[in-house]
Amino acid sequence: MTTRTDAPTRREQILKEAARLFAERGFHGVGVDEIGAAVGISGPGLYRHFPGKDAMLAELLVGISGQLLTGAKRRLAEAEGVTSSEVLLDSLIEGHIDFALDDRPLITLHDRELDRLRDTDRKLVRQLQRQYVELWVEVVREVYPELAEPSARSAVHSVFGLLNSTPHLGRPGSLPGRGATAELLHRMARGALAAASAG
Amino acid sequence: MTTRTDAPTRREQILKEAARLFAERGFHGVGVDEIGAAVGISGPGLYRHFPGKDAMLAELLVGISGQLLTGAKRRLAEAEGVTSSEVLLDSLIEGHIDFALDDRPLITLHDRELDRLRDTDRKLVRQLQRQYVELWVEVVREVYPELAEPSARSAVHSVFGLLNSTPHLGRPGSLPGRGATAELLHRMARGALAAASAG
DNA sequence: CCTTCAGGTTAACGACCGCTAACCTCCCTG
DNA sequence: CAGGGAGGTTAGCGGTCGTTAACCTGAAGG
Repeated sequence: MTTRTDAPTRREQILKEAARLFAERGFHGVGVDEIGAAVGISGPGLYRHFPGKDAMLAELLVGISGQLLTGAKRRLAEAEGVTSSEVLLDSLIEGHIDFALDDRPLITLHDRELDRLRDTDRKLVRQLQRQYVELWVEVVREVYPELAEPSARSAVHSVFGLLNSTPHLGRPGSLPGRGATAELLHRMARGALAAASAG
Repeated sequence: MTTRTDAPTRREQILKEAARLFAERGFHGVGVDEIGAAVGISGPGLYRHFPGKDAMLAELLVGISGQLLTGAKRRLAEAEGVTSSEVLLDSLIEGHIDFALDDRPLITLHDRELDRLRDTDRKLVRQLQRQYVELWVEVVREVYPELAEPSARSAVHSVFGLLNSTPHLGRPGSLPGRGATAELLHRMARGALAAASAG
C-alpha cells in the first residue's frame, strides 16, 4: 500500500466531488454547474479536464471495477501456495469491506449508475465486474467444494449485496466504530457462505 | 392471500411500467412520453391519472414500504403466542424474499430513488421503512438475545442488502429456479444472522 | 519582453422535458 | 336523444441542461 502525501490534482478533486454528488442525487440529477461549484470553479470549466459529463462517470466506474479486481488479483497472487483457501477468502472479504467502508459513494455508484454509460464503457465495466465475480467464485468453491457453481455464483452476488449495504448503515458515528462494523460484516459474510454450502 | 382475477386498471398498468422504466434508467432518465408509450398512450395522457411524474414515484415507494410493513405486521400478529420467535423470523425472511423475487423493479427503486421524493413523501417512506426495520430488530433480538441492539440493527440492514441482491442474480432462467433461489437466500440470511450473534 | 499555454471566465445555443391548454370522441345515463 | 364526464389527442410554453464559443489572465520559457 503506497500512501499518497502530495496534494490531489484538480482532476481528482472533480472526480471525488462528482462521485459524491452522483451517489446523492443520481447521474441525471446533478448538473455540471453543481459539480463545478463543488470544486470552486464554474460549470464549463470542467471541460478543461474532461470531454463531457459522461466521461466523469465512466472514469469513476471503470476505476472502481478495476481497483476491486486489481486488489483481488494481488491478494490471490500473494496467497499462491503459501496460505490456505480459507485465509485467501478472508483476505478477499477484508478487501471488499475496506472498499465498502472507505468509499461509500463509489460503492453506491457501482451498482446504480452502470446503465448510464456508453456501450463501450459499460461493456468494459461489466467485463471487469465479471472477472471479479469469477475470481471470488473460484475461491469460494475451493473452500466449499460441495457448492455447485450456479449456487456459488448466486451466493457471491448475495454476499456483495450484504457487504455493499454500508451506505444504509447510517453515518459513521452512529455505528459501533469502523473496526467493529468491519468485523461484524466479515462474520456475517462467512456465515452466509457457510450456510449456502450446507444445502 | 387474495388472488386477483380482474384485469389491471390503467392506473396499475402505468405504475407497473413506470416502476420498470425507473428501475432500468433512473427517475430522471425516463420521460413521461416513454411511460405513456409503454402503456399505449402518449405522454400528456398520463395526467388524467396522476398529477405529475413525481406522484407516480411517490405512490410506488409509499406502496412498497407500506406493503412490506403490512405483511410483516400480519406475520407478527399471526405468530403471536402460537409459534416460536425462530419460526416468526423464518416467516419474515420468507416474506421479504417473496417480495424481492416477485417485484424486482420495485426492490431496485426502493433503495435507489428515495431522494427524488418531495420532503413530505420522503419522510413518510422513511417512517415506514424505520418501522419495518425495528420490527425485524425486535424479532432478531428475541432469537439472538446476546446480540446488542446497534449490532442487530446493522445486521438487519445487511441482511436486507443480501436479500435485495436479486436484481443482480441474472434474468430468471439463468437461475437454478425460483424455489431453489429462495431456499438459498433463506439459508444465507439465517447463516449471516447466526454469525452476527456469535461475536 | 514577448509568446504561449493551462486553466479559468461569461454568454448563448439547441435540445429536451414536464406540464398546460385546447380540443376531440366515445359511452353511459336521465 | 341530449349531454356530460372519462380518457384520450396534438401544439406549444417555459425552464433546465450539456455543450460550445469567445475571451481573459497569470506564470513559465526562450
